[in-house]
Amino acid sequence: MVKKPAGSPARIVSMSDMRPPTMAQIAERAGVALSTVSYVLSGKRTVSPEIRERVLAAVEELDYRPHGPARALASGNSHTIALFLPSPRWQLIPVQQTFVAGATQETSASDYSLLLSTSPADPETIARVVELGRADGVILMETLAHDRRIERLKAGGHPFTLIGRTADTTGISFVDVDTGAAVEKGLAYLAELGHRCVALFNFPQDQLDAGHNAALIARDVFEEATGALGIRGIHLPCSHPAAEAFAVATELLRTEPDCTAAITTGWQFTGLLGALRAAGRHVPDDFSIVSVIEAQFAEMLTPALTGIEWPAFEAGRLAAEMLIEQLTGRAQGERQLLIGGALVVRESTGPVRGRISSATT
Amino acid sequence: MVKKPAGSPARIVSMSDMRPPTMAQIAERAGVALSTVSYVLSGKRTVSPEIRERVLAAVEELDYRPHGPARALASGNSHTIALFLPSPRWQLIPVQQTFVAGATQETSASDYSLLLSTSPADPETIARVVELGRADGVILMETLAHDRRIERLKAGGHPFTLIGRTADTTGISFVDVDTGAAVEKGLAYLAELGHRCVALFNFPQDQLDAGHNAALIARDVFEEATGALGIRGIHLPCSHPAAEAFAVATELLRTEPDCTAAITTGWQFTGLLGALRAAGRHVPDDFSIVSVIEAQFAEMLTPALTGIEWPAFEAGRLAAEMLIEQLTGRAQGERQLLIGGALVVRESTGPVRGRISSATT
DNA sequence: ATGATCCTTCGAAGCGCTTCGCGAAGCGCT
DNA sequence: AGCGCTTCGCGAAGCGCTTCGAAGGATCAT
Repeated sequence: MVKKPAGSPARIVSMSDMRPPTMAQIAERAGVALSTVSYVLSGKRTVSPEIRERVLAAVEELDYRPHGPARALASGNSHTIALFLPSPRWQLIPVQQTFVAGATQETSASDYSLLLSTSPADPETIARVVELGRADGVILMETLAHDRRIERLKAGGHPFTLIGRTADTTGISFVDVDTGAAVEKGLAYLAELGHRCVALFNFPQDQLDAGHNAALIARDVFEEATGALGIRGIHLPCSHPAAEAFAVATELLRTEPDCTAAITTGWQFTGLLGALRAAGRHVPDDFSIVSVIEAQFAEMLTPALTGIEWPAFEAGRLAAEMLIEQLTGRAQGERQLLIGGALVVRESTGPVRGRISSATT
Repeated sequence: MVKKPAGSPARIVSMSDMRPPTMAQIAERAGVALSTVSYVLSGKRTVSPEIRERVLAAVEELDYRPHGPARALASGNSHTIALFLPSPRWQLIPVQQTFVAGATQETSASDYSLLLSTSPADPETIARVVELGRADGVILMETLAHDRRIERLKAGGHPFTLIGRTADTTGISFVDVDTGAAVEKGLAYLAELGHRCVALFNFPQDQLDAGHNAALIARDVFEEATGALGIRGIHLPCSHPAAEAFAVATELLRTEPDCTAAITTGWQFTGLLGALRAAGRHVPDDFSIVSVIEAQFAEMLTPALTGIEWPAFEAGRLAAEMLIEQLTGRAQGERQLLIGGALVVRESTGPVRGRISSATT
C-alpha cells in the first residue's frame, strides 16, 4: 500500500503521493549519517555545533516531522496517552465529556496525543493498549473501590492516573473531588437551615453494586453524617436521565412528605426539579437542593443550584498533566489531588418552610 | 528502550517485561512462515483451511493481538481517525463536547481508534497528522465557508468528513443541521405568534469574520426571512458565555423595547434569560425564545426552551461512521447528511403580549 | 614521539508487520 | 506423457526510526 510501482498510471487524486520527508532525506541533505540526525533531534548524544546546525537547517528547509508509528515502533513509546470513557450510556453525563475536554487541552499543549476509547471493562484489553504500543499510559474514569484494571496496569508496570480514586490509594496518582467531605458539608449546611429529613440522590444501584467508589463514599458518609447530625437520611440510588430521577423523586415526595431537601451526586436534579414542579412544591421555599455540579451548569438553571463545585475541565487537565509528568520522568512517586468540593450557595437552598408554613396557614 | 540487555539486574516492577506475543511466535507455534500468518489474519491471500486453522489456533492460545505501530508503519494505515476540536475556549460549548462522545462511540464500535487534538488553525499541521501516519482520516469541526484546511486535505488526497459544511459542498462528505431552514422555521413560527420584531443571537463577530459558515448562513437567512415576513430583524453577534450574552441582551432590551422574541444559535440563551429576569420580563409572556439546542438541555431549563433540535451525539457518531466507511472503501462518493432541525415547541414561546398588554393596561 | 583517552560520527541491526515475487505442487487438458 | 494453468506457502525486502558498538581523529599525559 505504501510503495507505488514505478510506471503505474498516475492517480487521479492530484498530489496524493507528495510524501513528507524522511530522516534519510534530512541526512542526505545535511551530508551526515542517518543516526546523526536522530541524535541531533533526540539530544541523546552530543553532536558538534557545526553539524548540529547543518542538520537543523535541513530539518527546517524540508519542514521535517518525525513519522509517528515508526518512532513508536523503534523506541517503544508512542507519545500518546489513552483515555477510557465509561460505556456507551455515558453520553448522558456532561461532566464526563468535560473531562475529555480538559485532558485534550493538556495533552495537546504538552505535545502528546490523546487516544479515546469507550471503556472495555476488561483489564486485559486496557493493558494491551499499552503493551501493543498504542499508548504509553492511560487515564481511567469511573474508578472502583477495588479496581481490577488498576491491579493489571500495576502488574504490567504501566503508568496511569485516575479520575476518582480507589479505596486504597497507596502509590496511586489520581485527581478527584473529595466526595465525602462534600456530602458532609452539604448536609451540615442543610441541617443548619433547619432541614430534619434529607434525601441523597446517589449514583444508580448498578454502580453501587459494581463498587464505584464515589458512590460508596457518598452513601457511607451520608449515612454517618445524618446520624451524627441527628437528621433523617433517605438514600436513593438513581441514574441521571430525567425520566428515572423524575419517577424516584415523585415517589419520594409522595411517601416522604416531611423530606424537605435533597443532595444529588449528579444530574438527577433535572428529574427532581420536574417532580417538584409537578407536585406544586417550590424551590427553595418548599424544598432545597444541593448538587455536585459544575458551576457553568449550576448557574444556568432557574433557580440557580446551590452546589458542590466539581471542576471537571480542570480535573481532566490535571489527570493528563500528572500522567505526562510520570511518562517524562519529571515526577517521581504518586501525586494525589483533591480539587473542588467548595459549597457555593446559590438559589436552590433556603430555610425550611414547606410543610410547616402550609400546615400553619 | 525496548531491549533489555541480557544479564541486567531484574527490575523491581514485577512482570513489566512480559511482552505480548508477536507474529513470529505465532508462526513458530503453528509451524508456518511469518508471512502466512499475516495472510491468514488479513485475508489478503487465500490460505488452505488446514493451515488457516493451525494459525488461528495459535493466535487463540497465545492471545495474540497485532502491534499497532508496526502495522501502521508497514501498511501505511493506522486504523485511527483524528478529530480536531476548536481552540481552547471550546470548553464552553457543551454541544461540541457531545460530538466527541458520539464520534468516540462509533469509532470504538468499528474497531478504530480516535485521536483527539485541539485544532491548530494551520492546514499544514492537520494534513501532516495523516501524512505522518498518525491517522487515516480526519473529522473537522467549525467549518468555514471557504476552508483552507479542506483544500489542503483534498490536495493531499486525505479522507475527511465535516461537522458543518462549506459554501461549495461538491464532493464533500459532511453532517450538519440545516441551519438556514431552522432559522427560517423558527422565524415563521414566531411571526405566526404575532411577533413583529425578533433578534438573532448569532455566533460571535470573530467567527463571522473568520467565515464560519453556520454563522454566515444564519445571518443571511435571518435577514432575508425577516424581510420576506415583513418583520423587523436585529442581528446580534454574541459569544456563548453568560456574561457577554447578558450584556448584549440587556442592551437589546433597553434600546429595543418592542423586540419581543429572540432566536439563539447556541448557548447565548443563558445570558438572555438572566437579562430578561433582571429586566422583569417574563418568558414566554413578555418575551419568546427559540434556541438551536440539544433536547437534553432544552428540557432541563425553566422554562423549557422551544428549540431547533441539534442532535450533537448523533452528528458526531455519523461523522465518524461516514469517515470510516470512506476509509474501508465501503462507501464511494460523498455522503451529505442534514439532521435535526425540527422545531420543538416547549415553554419558552408564546403569543405576543408584552408591550401591547402593558401599553393597554 | 606514542599509547591511552576522549569526543564525534558512522554503519548496521533491529522494532513487528505487510507485501512482492518465486517456486513447488496439484490440476485438467491435449 | 507433457503442457500450461492455477493454487498456496515461503523468503526476503522493506516501512522510518532508535540505538548499540565501533571506527576515526584529535587531545592529552608521559
